[in-house]
Amino acid sequence: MTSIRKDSKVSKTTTRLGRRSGGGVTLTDVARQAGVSVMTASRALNQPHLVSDDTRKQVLEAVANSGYVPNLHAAGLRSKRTRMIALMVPSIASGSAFLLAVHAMTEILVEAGYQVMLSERGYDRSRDDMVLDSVIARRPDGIVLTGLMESPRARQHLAASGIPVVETWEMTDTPIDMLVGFSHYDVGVAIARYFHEQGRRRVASIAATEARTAARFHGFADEALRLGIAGRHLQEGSSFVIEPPSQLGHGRSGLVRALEGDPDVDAIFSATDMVALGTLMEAQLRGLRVPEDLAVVGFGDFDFACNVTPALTTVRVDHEDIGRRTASMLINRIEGIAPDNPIQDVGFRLVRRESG
Amino acid sequence: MTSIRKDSKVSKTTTRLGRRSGGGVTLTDVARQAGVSVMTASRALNQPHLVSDDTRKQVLEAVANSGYVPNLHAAGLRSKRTRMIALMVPSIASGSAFLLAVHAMTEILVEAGYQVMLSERGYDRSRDDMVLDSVIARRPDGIVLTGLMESPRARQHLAASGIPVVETWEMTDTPIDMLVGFSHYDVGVAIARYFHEQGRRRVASIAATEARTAARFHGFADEALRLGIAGRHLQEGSSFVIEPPSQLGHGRSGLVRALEGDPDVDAIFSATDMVALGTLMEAQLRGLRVPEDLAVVGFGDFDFACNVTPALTTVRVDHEDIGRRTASMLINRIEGIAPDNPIQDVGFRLVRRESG
DNA sequence: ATGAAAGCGCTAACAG
DNA sequence: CTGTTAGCGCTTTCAT
Repeated sequence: MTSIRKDSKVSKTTTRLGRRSGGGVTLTDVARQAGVSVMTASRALNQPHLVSDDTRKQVLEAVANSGYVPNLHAAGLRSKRTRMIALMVPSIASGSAFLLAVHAMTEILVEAGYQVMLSERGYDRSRDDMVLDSVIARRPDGIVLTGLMESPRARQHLAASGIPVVETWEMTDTPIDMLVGFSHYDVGVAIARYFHEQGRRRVASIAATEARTAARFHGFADEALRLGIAGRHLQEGSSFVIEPPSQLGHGRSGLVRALEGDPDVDAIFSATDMVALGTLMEAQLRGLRVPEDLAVVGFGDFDFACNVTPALTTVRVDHEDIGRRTASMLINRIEGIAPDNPIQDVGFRLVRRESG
Repeated sequence: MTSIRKDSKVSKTTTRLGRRSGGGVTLTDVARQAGVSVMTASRALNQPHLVSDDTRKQVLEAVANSGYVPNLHAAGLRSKRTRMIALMVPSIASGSAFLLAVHAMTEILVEAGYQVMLSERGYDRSRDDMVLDSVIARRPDGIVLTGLMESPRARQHLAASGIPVVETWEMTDTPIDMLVGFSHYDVGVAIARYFHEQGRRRVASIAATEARTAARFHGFADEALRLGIAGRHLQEGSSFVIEPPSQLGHGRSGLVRALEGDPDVDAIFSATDMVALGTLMEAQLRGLRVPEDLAVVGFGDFDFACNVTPALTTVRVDHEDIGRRTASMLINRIEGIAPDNPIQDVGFRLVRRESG
């Protein structure tokens, strides 16, 4: 039987196009070359301690000679473990804070023997169902979501799939499974209080439609109103709403519009550090002194925040911490260990520099 | 037989842990619910025109009711088509130009029914072999590399796998398979000539160790020397070399160092737009007028380039074009259509704004 | 320490 | 238009 199959394969292979010909090195080929059974070859690669030194050497040699690369689809199909973690991010095109967390997480997961598969989730929530199904179709061992998943159908599919899920970068009492995040609303509140303490009396914000940025804005607006330091725009319930991704240009145009309706604004909370940088530049060009005339605070503590002048006051989230906690929760859960606390709040920190 | 298998599966399922229980909806379950054979169910989903309207309706209903999500490992194993394209990028953590191309490409590929799998290749070339093998292990239908692949072993595995490959963002006569890119060396040459035309006479560069940035630097240095406009640093063969990722801070420190050794420098070619922005800010803080006293040119035409003051003169590469060409070459090749020209040069364009 | 048999969930190929 | 049979490449399970 074995020889028949082998022959038929060889003849098929050689009659095919050149490009596709080499793709067919299987574990069976390796095993034959090494003079052992397929099962032994498999063990030599995945549970090396279970085979004799001699056998292992033979197999590894055959692997090297043949250029064998395992087919993880076959392995995953049979073993139900794909050693793959799916990471869903809103977008990779913008330099957003969560990309740093992704980077940290990737290192840990790769270390632990998992491969990460990044998917762009987009900013269009209506596509969540489709995108998620295409992820589940690959049967990852775990899924990390940037943001919450609110679509009922998506939540149901996720739960039904039995795949461990970590939602990140936000806070809720009702995660699908596990959560590592913080409250964006609270960030906004904290900035409003900070401005108040600093003696600012007419504050404004450059917000965005993206859910997390909007949450920060709402916290900021609510608290500013409560403290009586809301500028005209905040009082009227309006802000300068921008579409993601947030760019430097939005910071400039946002400040222009803020000053138009309310020339005495003395503090701006910008959607992200990139937007804040634009605000900073526009202020300087208009001869406003920062922070004396105008305080500018951003969000994210991007790489450049400490390298601009005046250095940017901002909100820092420990991305490495998010990455680390997410990775370890996931790995534990995959190995059957329930997390001590499935909802983890990593908090945030106001980094006071020079701009406000 | 069918009913026996069904029974055993049901009993197994119900005795398992809750979390894993729902994951097991298979096409067999759907077929049974719809009262058709598995094959017909498969056709109803993948080749709907081959089944009757009635059957299709039955199957789709069963899919919706059961929450079935196909297992693409099984499909790929059998059909040899995974409908997955692997994209290897150096890093996602830095706002680099190629991320914009990735975004454009993703849209086209998703449109065409492919899923993209992003892998971080890192800046450490010695890991190429391992990273590549882990990609091949997933048997993508196509691979897109950001940059060239120079490791002999990796090239061999890639060729042997028979997977169509497009190398991007660089130029060479010897691609593994297909190539969509441009010459970074030529970019450097073009900037040197541009500075020369503008009457600049002591030029310098803030370079980086990353291969493509280094290539731009070499083109720039060679041509500047030839034209006799090289500042002292370039004449001495030195530059201000930074490690990736290139940051704003490097632009500031780079200019400081450039002026220290050669106070009369009148033009700087920076590694990326982010670095150029730093150069710009440092120049302004030192009271240097840009572009009168100092010309600053970047690379990448990042989103903010046209929104800073003075607006940044830079080099633009049409990322959408790269994305589009790469995607279509790949899709064609997968469908058996050989590209008219496997090496495509997309060129670049100097975008003249205000900074130089 | 090693091997043989069975089967993961799906689709190619062929038959009706 | 629909069904049957076989098997993708690997690992689980059981036997030796």
